[in-house]
Amino acid sequence: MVTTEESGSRARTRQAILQAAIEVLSRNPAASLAEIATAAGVGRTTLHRYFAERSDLLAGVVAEGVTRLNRATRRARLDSGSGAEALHRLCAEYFELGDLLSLIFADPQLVADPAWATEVCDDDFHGVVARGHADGSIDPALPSTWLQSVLWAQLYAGWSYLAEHDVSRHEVLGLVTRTVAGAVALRR
Amino acid sequence: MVTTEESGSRARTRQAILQAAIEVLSRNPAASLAEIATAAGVGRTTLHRYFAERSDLLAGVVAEGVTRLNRATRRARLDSGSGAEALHRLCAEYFELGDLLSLIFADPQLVADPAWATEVCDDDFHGVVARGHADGSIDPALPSTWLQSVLWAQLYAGWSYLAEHDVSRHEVLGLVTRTVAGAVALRR
DNA sequence: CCGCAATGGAACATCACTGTTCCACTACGG
DNA sequence: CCGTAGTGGAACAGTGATGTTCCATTGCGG
Repeated sequence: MVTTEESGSRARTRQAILQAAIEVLSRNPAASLAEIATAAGVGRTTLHRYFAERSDLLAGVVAEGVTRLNRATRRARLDSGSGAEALHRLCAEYFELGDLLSLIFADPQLVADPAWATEVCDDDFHGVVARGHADGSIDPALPSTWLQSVLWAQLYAGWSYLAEHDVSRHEVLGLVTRTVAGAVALRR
Repeated sequence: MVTTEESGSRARTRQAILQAAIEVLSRNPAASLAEIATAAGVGRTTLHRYFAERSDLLAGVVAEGVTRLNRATRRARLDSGSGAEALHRLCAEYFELGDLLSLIFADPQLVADPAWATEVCDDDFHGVVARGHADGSIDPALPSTWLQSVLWAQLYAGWSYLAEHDVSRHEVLGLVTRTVAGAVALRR
């Protein structure tokens, strides 16, 4: 660790604020700091103690997002099975990111943050697609960058579908993976 | 017509403002009115003459969006061919909506506008899917509401892909339709 | 040429959000 | 029991967006 450790209390408050920020900003990227503080069950003053300026909070959210995303990618164990199978697992793991998915879509310029480009391991994804192209489980006519767009769009569709319709999380995940699988598969 | 006709000049300015609003808001839903006015090549004062408050402008944008959407739906001639074929044409027509697609995604609460629910003909879409379920061209495991989410998500993916990568409009439309076709098709 | 429609710019009050300071309160360990 | 860390609330000035008013300019038809 380069930075000094925080007390348990501070670390907990910090996480509460980040979590609240993700939830609130995913619904409204222009939300005020007061809204976020309230959602975190914290005074606005306290929020400013942890993140002096709005941009600091946003940077914190990006960092937290990158961390969660990388954890999910690791959990997907992309190096085993066919390309399509790995993609299927990745889909399921990313789906669990929940609000973060909405946030990524609601505020694309957050993803434009330099930290995102440098710390998120896109290469793993492209590797999976290349493997899928080679082993015949992924349509070679669909480039890797396009499939990345498709995957995210589909995940977002699933998450917002979950919010709007009265269906179970599991059921929606089934729809998402089935749809992605169909979109990706080689045509006869 | 219930409302009084406007002079040619006024109608043109009004359209310029609405078009600029769609373009600017699709990139940043929190854009200021000054930005929109500048993009429209119009003074802020003039903008206020056409739309007294911000909410009036947003209502105008929604109305314009509904109009364009309905025109596109009509152009798709949903009543001919198989369900999947009709969906394919709808996809192509909606893709031409361009910025409007981004706007619908960038500001979902705009679509929550009551005018949207009442004036957009969702029934036509559900009819197409039902036909596709019946004629075997659309997987019956995928409900109509879900396919609606999928279609929009895919269109948005295509449009943002176009903005980020150096590919032709036509090429992207090909990717979108191919992907949607695969996602929708019945599994073997 | 006159008058009207349409416009742009300047100036203004208002408002919400922001970032900051200061003070009071609570909890917890020594 | 005392001191400190963590916190919340009130108050404040600065800033930018908003909505309004007023005036000057342009262009076009009668």
